Order: sequence, then C-alpha cells, then structure tokens
Amino acid sequence: MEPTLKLADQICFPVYAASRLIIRKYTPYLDELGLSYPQYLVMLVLWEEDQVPVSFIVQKLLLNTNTVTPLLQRLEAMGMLTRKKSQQDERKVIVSLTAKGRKLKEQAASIPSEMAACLLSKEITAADLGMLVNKLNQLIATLNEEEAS
Amino acid sequence: MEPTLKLADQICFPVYAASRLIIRKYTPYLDELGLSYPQYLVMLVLWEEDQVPVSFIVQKLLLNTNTVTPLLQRLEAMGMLTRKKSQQDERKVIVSLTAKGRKLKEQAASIPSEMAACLLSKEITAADLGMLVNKLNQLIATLNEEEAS
DNA sequence: AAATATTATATCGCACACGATATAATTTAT
DNA sequence: ATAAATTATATCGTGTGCGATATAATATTT
Repeated sequence: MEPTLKLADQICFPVYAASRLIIRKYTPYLDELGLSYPQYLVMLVLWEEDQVPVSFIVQKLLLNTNTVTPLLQRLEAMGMLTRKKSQQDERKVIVSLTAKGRKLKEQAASIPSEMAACLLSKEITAADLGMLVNKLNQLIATLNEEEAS
Repeated sequence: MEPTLKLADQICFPVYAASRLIIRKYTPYLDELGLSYPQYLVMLVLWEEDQVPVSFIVQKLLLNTNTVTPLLQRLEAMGMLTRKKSQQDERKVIVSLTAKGRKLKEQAASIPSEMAACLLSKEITAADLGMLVNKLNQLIATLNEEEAS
C-alpha cells in the first residue's frame, strides 16, 4: 500500500481512531470503578508492581511527567494511592496503593475479557487481536527506542 | 492470548500508546506546516473533498461536534478555510478551503512517505503496516457500527 | 397551521497530553 | 569542597476530546 494523503491509507489515522473508539468502549465499565481511562492505566501499572517512583509509571505508560503527576494527584485525592518522598533519594516520589486501591483490582478483574468480547467480530478473531497486539508492541518499541537516542 | 489485567497483553494499551507515539513522530513535520495533528486530519478530509458540512468531517474523523467545531474555528482564524451557512439548509455550516488551505496540500505531499519510512524496522515491514491498517479499519468498523445502533 | 420531534452546530466544563520551564536533590568534575 | 551538570518531579499554558447541555432550523405529527 503506497502511502498517500488519503485518510484511510495511512497508518496514523486508523491507530488514532481505533484508540479513541476503544477508550469510548471502556468508559461505561470504568465509570463503575470511578476511573478515567488514563487513571485505569496507572492502576494497571500499580496492580502489577506497587511502591514505585513516578518515573516507573512514566516509562511503563510512555507518558510524560507533566501528564502523570496530575493523574497521580487525582488518584491520591480519590484515596487510591499515596505519594511519599523516597528516603534514599529525596528527588524520587514513591507511589503506593492504599487498601482501597488494592481492593479495586477485584472489581476490575472482569474488564479485560468483557472488552475483548466487545472487539471480536466476523472480521476480527482472537488470533487477529493477538497479532495486532504483537505488531503494535513492535511498532511501539521502534518508536520508543528512536526517541531514547 | 488470554486477556488479563497486564498492561501489555490487552489490546487497548498498545493501540493507545502507538497512537500517541506516532503523533509525536508527526509533530516535527506538521510544525513546518503550522498544523497540529488533529488540524492536519481536518485538512486531509478537505483535500479529499471540499465544501462539506461540519457533520461530514465529524463522520470521517469519528470525532464529536464539540471537538470539530473549535478545530474548524482555529483553522478559520489561520486562514485555511471558511465556514458559511448553507443556502438550502441553514442549520448546516459548509466548510470550504481557501487558496492558502489548498496550497498547503503541496507542502504536505511528502509527509506520508516520510512517516511510513519512520515506522519501518527489522520487525515491521511495509506488508505488516498494510495488514495493520486493514485490521484496524475492520476494528473501527465494528466499534463504529455498534455505536450507531 | 400549530405543537412536537429531530437535526445540525455550538457552548461549557473537566480531564488529559505535551512543549517549555522551574525547582530541588544528587552526581560529577574541577 | 565547590561549581557545574544531571536527574526526578512539578508547574504553566495551549490544544484537544468528550459528556452534558443549549440553540436554531427543518421535518413530522396532529
């Protein structure tokens, strides 16, 4: 497929539109948890690994500090997590889940399979989704690696 | 791949992260045109079909009116397009490119191939990109169709 | 034809997302 | 040991992105 100025032919628009539409699809599920989509992503990171510095979340989500800091401040105000300066290095702020934040994981447990079901269709099989995830992760690796240099 | 609460396994995060990283990659090219990424998308629509109502752009970009209206207002202030009420139906606002807006297409012509080159790597071939575009467009169709009901 | 519903666009408020910049703490170079 | 550089996080300003709502024009119903 030769790249042109046509909207549907370029990779950028399908990825951008799919991202927004998938997030829209998540919203009703996340509303039950009282989380926005980016807040949900932060919680996913912390459910995998707790008591991490802000920079860890920044790296995992490929976001910038100036996006993550306000996210953490809102989640702290919601009682989901705490932020405390590290003893070893006072530049670092350690983010830790509260009991409430840990408990929310149980409520969230059903979301991934519910969402996967939403995305399947005649044209898109589970294998397709798996392949998409793989290729997109490779694409992300390429884009992120160049950025680091 | 069984869906879990792990960040990298779900389809949502790779799509979301890839979208943001691709847009970051575009930014230096778009800066030369003086356009943001969503503004560029509006121009792509108008370069394909001029003199269309706001709703046409909304449908093409899968955005909401309350996102597109301010975009158009900024592009109008930049002298790229005009907005005029339709004669036939005064509820409609017809968006038309100015000479300046049409001329910008020439400057933008090189962007798609430059961007495609940026995204290729050992792991991602042109065929992979084509396949990604196809599958994502199918996914978008599924998500958008459900929404319409 | 008047009331009601629908359609097309716009406004408002809030939460990202990011470039640019600031600040404080640690590391390094002299 | 002290100045300079680096690191980690935060603040500020602008531009989306969207739910909720408003407004004006057209279509439909009674």
